[in-house]
Amino acid sequence: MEEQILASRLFKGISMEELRELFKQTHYVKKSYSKDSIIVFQNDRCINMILLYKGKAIGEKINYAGKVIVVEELHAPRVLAPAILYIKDNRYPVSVYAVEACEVILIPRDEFVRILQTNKQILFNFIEIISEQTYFLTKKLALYKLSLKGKIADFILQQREMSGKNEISMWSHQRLANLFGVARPSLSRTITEMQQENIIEIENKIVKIKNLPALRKLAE
Amino acid sequence: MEEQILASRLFKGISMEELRELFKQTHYVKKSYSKDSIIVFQNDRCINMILLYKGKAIGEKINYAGKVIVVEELHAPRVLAPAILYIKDNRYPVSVYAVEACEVILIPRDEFVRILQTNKQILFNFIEIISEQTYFLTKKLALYKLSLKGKIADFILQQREMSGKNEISMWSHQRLANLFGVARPSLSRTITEMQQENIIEIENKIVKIKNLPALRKLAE
DNA sequence: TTAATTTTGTAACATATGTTACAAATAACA
DNA sequence: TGTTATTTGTAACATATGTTACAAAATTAA
Repeated sequence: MEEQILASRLFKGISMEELRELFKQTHYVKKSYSKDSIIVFQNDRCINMILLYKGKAIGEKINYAGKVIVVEELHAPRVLAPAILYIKDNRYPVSVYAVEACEVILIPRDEFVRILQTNKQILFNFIEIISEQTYFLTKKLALYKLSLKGKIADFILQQREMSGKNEISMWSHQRLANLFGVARPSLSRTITEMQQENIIEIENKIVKIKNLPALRKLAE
Repeated sequence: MEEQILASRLFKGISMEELRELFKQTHYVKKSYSKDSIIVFQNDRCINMILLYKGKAIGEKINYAGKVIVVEELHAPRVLAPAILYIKDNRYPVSVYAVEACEVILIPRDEFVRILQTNKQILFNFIEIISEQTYFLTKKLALYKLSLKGKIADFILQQREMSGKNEISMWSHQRLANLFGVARPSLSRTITEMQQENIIEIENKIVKIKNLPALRKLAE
């Protein structure tokens, strides 16, 4: 258990001794959930820092029609809903459901504040986790505003930056369409258009950038 | 100056004495910016907690075509980019530009960590500010996925919940269209459709809900 | 190598939203 | 009250993306 906890982002940089010391001084609860049980209920108030340190769960939302929508996958080790812990409207936006046997640690949020104040590293980690969510969401939101061509352009430019090469290996259309949340034929059509406009060229799953300024403009 | 600082969310719940004591023990820099000067540059690294305590500024983004896009308005008192302060890629996503004379306080982030550890209230406030950004962005993202009818339905349901009444006073189409980021005639058309479908009825700027389940289904 | 499976391109049509333009209705004001 | 400015409804058309269907091409398995 302790190794798994130390592997989490929240406890990154903490030594085993520190962790043990910390846990000695902290009221916490360990809980196990069997497969298919519910770990937190949508709309319940979040008053505990919950660290899923073993197992896999999914976040599900139930809409008015009673239909269940899977929102995200949660793999251990990870903190559930860190951004909900210290806000006024602290109700879980989703239910979390164990898809395999799960184990969690609950620390009451007042207790957890004490930890944050005592331990600089954990404070850092916690702030970083929430901050990166904000960062990630901001990026995602910016992407949403782009047209499909813009999303494709952004993807290609990002791949280019990461690999440092001008030629990017292409994902399957299906995978990309999923990533962008669009229909596969729409993606195919749009890629074809971008080739006709001589912005890119694809051969053997390799993308060649033919008109970098145009690509940048599309990605805003 | 101290009153303005105390009016900020970051220092909410702090007394004047506490603030003075805190500032005595902290290295900070006070800076003034004249109208039209730039407070932070896009892509610069963020290593200071910056509190704008007087004035008004805007966040601007410069795209590849060199065109400037206004991203958000920043009214004092407010912390600039709190979510950028403690993440790896800590570059400002926007430039911040003073639209009137501005005054800010800069606290180096290592110094600021010490404050967070010393003062529970400020720690709470800071975490709350970041967390609410996450929360707000998550909601915004969920809204984005809705169709225009869905956005209208969501708006009406939210107004209903806030007022507790079944009859909601309507905003102007222009204002709503801006809120949703759609064209005004599109909004008008869609509202007309919803009336034809007998989901809502609008008379004298008052919305009456005729079919609540349908409305809820639209808002997911 | 052949057969089976998966991926891709494309056409035809459907739907949602944007754009422009203008007239009708309403509100604000002199 | 009449005049002006603003808001609303609506039509006609443009564009982006979704949906369905199917054949061609590529990949994988036998």
